[in-house]
Amino acid sequence: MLEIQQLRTDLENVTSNLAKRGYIFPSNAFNTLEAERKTFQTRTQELQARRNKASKQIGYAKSKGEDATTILAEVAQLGDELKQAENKLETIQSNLQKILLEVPNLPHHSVPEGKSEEDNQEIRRWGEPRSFDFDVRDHVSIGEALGLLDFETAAKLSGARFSLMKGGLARLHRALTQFMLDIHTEEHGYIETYVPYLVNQDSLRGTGQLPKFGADLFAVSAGDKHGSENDNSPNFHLIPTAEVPITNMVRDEIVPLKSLPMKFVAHTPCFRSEAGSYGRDTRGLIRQHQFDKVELVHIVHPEQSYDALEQLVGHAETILQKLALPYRVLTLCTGDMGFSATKTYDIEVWLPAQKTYREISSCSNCEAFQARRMQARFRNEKDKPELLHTLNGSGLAVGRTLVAILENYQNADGSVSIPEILKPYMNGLDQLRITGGE
RNA sequence: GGAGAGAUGGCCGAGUGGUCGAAGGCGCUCCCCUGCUAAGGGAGUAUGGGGUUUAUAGCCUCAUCGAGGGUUCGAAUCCCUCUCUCUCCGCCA
Repeated sequence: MLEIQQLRTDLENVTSNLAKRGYIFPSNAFNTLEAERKTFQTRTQELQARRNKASKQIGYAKSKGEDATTILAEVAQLGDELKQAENKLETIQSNLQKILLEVPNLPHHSVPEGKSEEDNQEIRRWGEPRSFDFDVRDHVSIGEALGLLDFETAAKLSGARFSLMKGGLARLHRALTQFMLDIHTEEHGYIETYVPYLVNQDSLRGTGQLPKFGADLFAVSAGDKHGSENDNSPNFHLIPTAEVPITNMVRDEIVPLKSLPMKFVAHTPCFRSEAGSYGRDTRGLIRQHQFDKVELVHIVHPEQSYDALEQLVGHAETILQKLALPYRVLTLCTGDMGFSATKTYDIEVWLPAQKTYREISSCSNCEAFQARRMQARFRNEKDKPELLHTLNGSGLAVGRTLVAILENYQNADGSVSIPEILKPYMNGLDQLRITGGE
């Protein structure tokens, strides 16, 4: 959420900055509502002040045993007028709020302007893509040939965009999450957390998924409620990312200055309905309704947030370096950034079968955008509450990392080597082989 | 799932219709006293809005005692709904 003050005083600038990311701010509607808001707020408050004063007089008179009928009659007439003004004001405020909640964050000045992913800016590459002396296969054929990856059964169990892993592959998946958690907690100073996978609407509003992106989520309600006639709105949503529960830990909190920066990591499954992406990545593990991710969240002093963003990307990169997977880092352009971000770095890992880099991590600074929605604050140097800055990034998407390993570590005989650093997590296993496929 | 108790400022806690945005204590800040420490004395100490203003100052004002609604001229206090916490029983990994 943007600061409403900023919209009042600097509307033109805000509008043009939002336009850079392809968002047309409804200035006319906003201005009209603002003007109305001002009149009705003033009127309401005047009436309230009169009522409060009169009521106090009544109380005073009664305590002295005096007669208060004159004042009573006077104040009784205020009632209707006040109620009307209050109702009108409430409607206006909620309409304003509706507009505000749907406005994306303003891009940072260092973000390149652009319309789509074509305009993202590559800022560095790491690692040499390996050259193969045989025909590379994609992770689906590799996994299926090994007998360890089974989309058919997954479809029977749940439908499209679900996966089933077995044996060494399932273990490799688990090994990856353990490995990532270990690095982030032991080398990067994150606090490991275990968080709810079902969250309430306040949390989703806090991080920006609601009200605008409800269609991308899975809603869950308890027991029989589903079929019953009173169609209550759902109690819970499945988390689309651990960013939601972790960041919302500080919702409605005022944390002490000395507790900053806060750095949390969590491994969770993520659930996304992937509405609106029907044609894309239908094959394989790339785009699933359920996938695992190790998520990093920073909650920091506003002056530190851009430093924190660089650290955050670095932490995600470390994982790929330790796995010896080639990647590149991009600054997303204004048109390709997510709703809550002022600046985002994407990390893309090399996938030899597609001969291209594919997104494996996204690291964003949200500045105070989420904090304002959440009322997440700290006590600043002057002991006054001030909004925090929040950042989040994948460190990394586990399924996509698994894809990258299968493809980059594949061998001519169909086996897949285990990256050196993961061997301790694999009980010494050094290859996934066809015979080893249980 | 059943029965009961509760939710008040940074914390503890008083307050059951009227000068209550809220006693008292603790904590914290500043000042005084003090050789140091301890003790003592004094003052201050919630948040979010709106209006006015060049203004982060000041002034005026509104809202907030778990959340939302209601009764009333007036609600922390009465009524309804919800959420959460605790205790006991049941069930459960």
